[in-house]
Amino acid sequence: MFRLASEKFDGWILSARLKLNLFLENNRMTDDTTGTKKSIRADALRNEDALLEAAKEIFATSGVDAPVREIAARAGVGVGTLYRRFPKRSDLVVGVYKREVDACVSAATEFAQQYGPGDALSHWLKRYCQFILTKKGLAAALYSGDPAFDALPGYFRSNFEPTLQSLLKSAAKAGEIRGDIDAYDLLRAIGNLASTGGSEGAEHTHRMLELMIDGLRFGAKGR
Amino acid sequence: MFRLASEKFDGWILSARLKLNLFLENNRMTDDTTGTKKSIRADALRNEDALLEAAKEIFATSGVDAPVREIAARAGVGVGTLYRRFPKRSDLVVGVYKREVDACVSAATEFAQQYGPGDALSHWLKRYCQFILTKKGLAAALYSGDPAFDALPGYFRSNFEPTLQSLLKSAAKAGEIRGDIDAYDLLRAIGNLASTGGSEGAEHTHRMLELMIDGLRFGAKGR
DNA sequence: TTGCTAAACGGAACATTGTTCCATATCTGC
DNA sequence: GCAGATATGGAACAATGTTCCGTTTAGCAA
Repeated sequence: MFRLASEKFDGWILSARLKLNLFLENNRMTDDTTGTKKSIRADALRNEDALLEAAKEIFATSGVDAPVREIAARAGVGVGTLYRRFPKRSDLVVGVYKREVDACVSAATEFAQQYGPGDALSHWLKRYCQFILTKKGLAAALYSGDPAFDALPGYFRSNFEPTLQSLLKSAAKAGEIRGDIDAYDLLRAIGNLASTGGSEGAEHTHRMLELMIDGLRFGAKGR
Repeated sequence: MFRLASEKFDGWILSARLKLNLFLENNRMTDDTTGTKKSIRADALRNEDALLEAAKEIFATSGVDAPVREIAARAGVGVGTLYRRFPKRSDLVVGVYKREVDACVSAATEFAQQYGPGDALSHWLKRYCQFILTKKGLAAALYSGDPAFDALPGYFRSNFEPTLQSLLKSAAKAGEIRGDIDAYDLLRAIGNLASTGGSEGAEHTHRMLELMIDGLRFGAKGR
């Protein structure tokens, strides 16, 4: 009841991440008893992709409890197809979030190539903030007690922390921001910022984020 | 996402408590346009009580998402009756939790009369712990984003903190425990203890609680 | 006690959503 | 192009939420 969210977030264990990765990777292949690998059909792969995309959009607007039919319909497939690939709702949820985490993480690389260290950091923080803002019902899922979600907080941290760490380091080395900021602290802070308030709070959140970014710049070596 | 539960817990505002109390008190009476008060029918009152009792038991075993029919059946009433009195599920949840908080708080008075200050404290902490342990799904409800639950954390704190404060003070004055313990800290600590682990964790939680109680006693002035 | 009336009741009926199953359609390797 | 394996869609069933209304009952006055 009074448990801290950070407990879940902190409770990362290596095995959890490995399990998650293995589960998701194995989804691409099916190995029969002989040990050989057969690639799954192309249409099946397309549908899986469409489902994840549809679920992402619907989760963002209606939360993770949105009707299964709605997701299947938006993906343009039948409910049977959805159930074959994602037997439990949690499978879909995990799939969607992993996908979005990956997208957010890879955006960091793009930004790093496209902008200077300071701007890359700034852009990525906004991108990360966007990610959090669309996570309606994620907190509730994390607290649902369903063990299926146990691996998620660890997956988030183990992906986001190194990413931000790297951006911070580059920006600090370039003298664009101060160098005494901990990546995990910052991730948590933004998470806290973004999870208060509803839809009208999005703007407020972005203003506060700007403020934080300015705060990072203020203590830079360069000035 | 990374928001602390303590935020909700800390977010107590007087008005929230007042609103909740008014809502619950008004439930007993209906005043018509003339300003006079009419008491509600006795059977209606009985049924409301039966519903809250049934819901309490079922929430504890099946969580707050248990089927409405099941609750109505255990209370021995039709679903229509349930819906008339508690139009939304959150109304039931709030009603049940308020009731249990009240019961837990009034147990403190009993213990204080029945035992010496130190034992009264010890008994009450175990009672409180029991309360937390039966709160399956409460955390999830708190994080569901439903504003109907906004008042709950405040209600908890504004009732439990003074209660424990008083018990601590008495026990400290009697020299049975140390005097530097903050009630809120202790409530949170027990909450954290009790919310990790499932059913098999209940025993573990109680052992850890005993340890804490011994810790309170260790620094007593008297020894 | 009896009769009247408003309040309350119960549960059938309807609505929504989750889940299963299989006849049909599609893909892949040859 | 063919055959077999694979995947599909959506009807059908199940579980649950919600509404509605004919019936019952408590409270009250005579």
